[in-house]
Amino acid sequence: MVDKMDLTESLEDYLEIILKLQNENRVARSKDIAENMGIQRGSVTSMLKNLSEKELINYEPYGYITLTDQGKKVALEITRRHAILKDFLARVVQIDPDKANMMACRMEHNIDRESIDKLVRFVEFIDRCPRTGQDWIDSFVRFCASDPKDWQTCMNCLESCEIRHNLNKQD
Amino acid sequence: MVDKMDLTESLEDYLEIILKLQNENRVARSKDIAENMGIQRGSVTSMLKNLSEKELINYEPYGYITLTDQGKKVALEITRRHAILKDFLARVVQIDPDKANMMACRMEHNIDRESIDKLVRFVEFIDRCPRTGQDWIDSFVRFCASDPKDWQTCMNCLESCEIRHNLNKQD
DNA sequence: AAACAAAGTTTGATAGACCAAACTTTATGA
DNA sequence: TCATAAAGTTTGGTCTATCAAACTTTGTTT
Repeated sequence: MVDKMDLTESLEDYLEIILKLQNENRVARSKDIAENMGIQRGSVTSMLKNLSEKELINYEPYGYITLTDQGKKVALEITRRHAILKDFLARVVQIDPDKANMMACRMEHNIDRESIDKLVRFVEFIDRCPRTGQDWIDSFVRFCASDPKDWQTCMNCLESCEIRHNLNKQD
Repeated sequence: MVDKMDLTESLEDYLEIILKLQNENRVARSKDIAENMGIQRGSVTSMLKNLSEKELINYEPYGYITLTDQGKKVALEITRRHAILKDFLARVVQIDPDKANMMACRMEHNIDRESIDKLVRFVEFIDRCPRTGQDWIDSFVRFCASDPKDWQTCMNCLESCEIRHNLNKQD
């Protein structure tokens, strides 16, 4: 009921998935939740009761499931964190998209407001600062692609960057 | 016994702390483990038996505790991941050191080899690429410090960066 | 060496999250 | 409309990680 409820990771996952299903199909159904989480149907029911007691979902036995306003608020917050983390891990750090997604799944429950805000600013800074931006990320991709034993590609990039850098110092 | 044992987060935490205590005092003791994890002494005993069965620690009732070779290998790996993650979160992303530490504690269990390697390369790239490096991180710190309503500091930085950037294009 | 404290262990219990299997309700279709 | 399938629920059980409290072993002090 209060804003600062402390939900378990699992309960937050349920809310996230219910939001997704609700957006896709207007309502969520027990079976789809089970499928999305890769668990048995029976396990879902007790969690639904739990979420219902916390007034995070509207739930009647054998009925459809929707988020309450409060539940939607929490679900949106988790979903936002997930998207930010995944974008950062996959697009910036260049971690494999599926792995980035899995990591985001875990991290989204363990990052506080202040830290996620810092991360948002970090990504924003990389994207907007003229010293970095997409072409800098592209350089990083090349840096990663280069065989560790063959540093030539990387060295070429570093050199051309250094030339630029020195030019800047001279002006 | 096998290399690719799948340990729970909790068991990995125990190994990490035992390594730390072992480095400090040559051996680990039940009481210190309990204190470090903020749990009761009684809870530690059963976990020690568990780790002992998996041949990750040397353990006899009422005796001192040390890591086996295999246990040490795992503990070192977790500790390495922790250090990498913490450095990245605190020094690069500028997340509050205590929070960075807490986040690293959770993430260290959910990041695979390939992804941590990517992260290492990312940090290495930021540190070594002439376009980024410490002064770029310093710019980010100023970017963070500036009052969101007052974008002047940030704009100043962006402008001077853009001037450099344009100079580079001209050459 | 006896007494006491500290460290370690055991026991029984709890909470969260899950499963398998039996069962009930709702929906479908012939 | 009635049988059957699909969806949802209930029940009883498991596993991990924890606690509190009683208990045992080890260590320390006098």
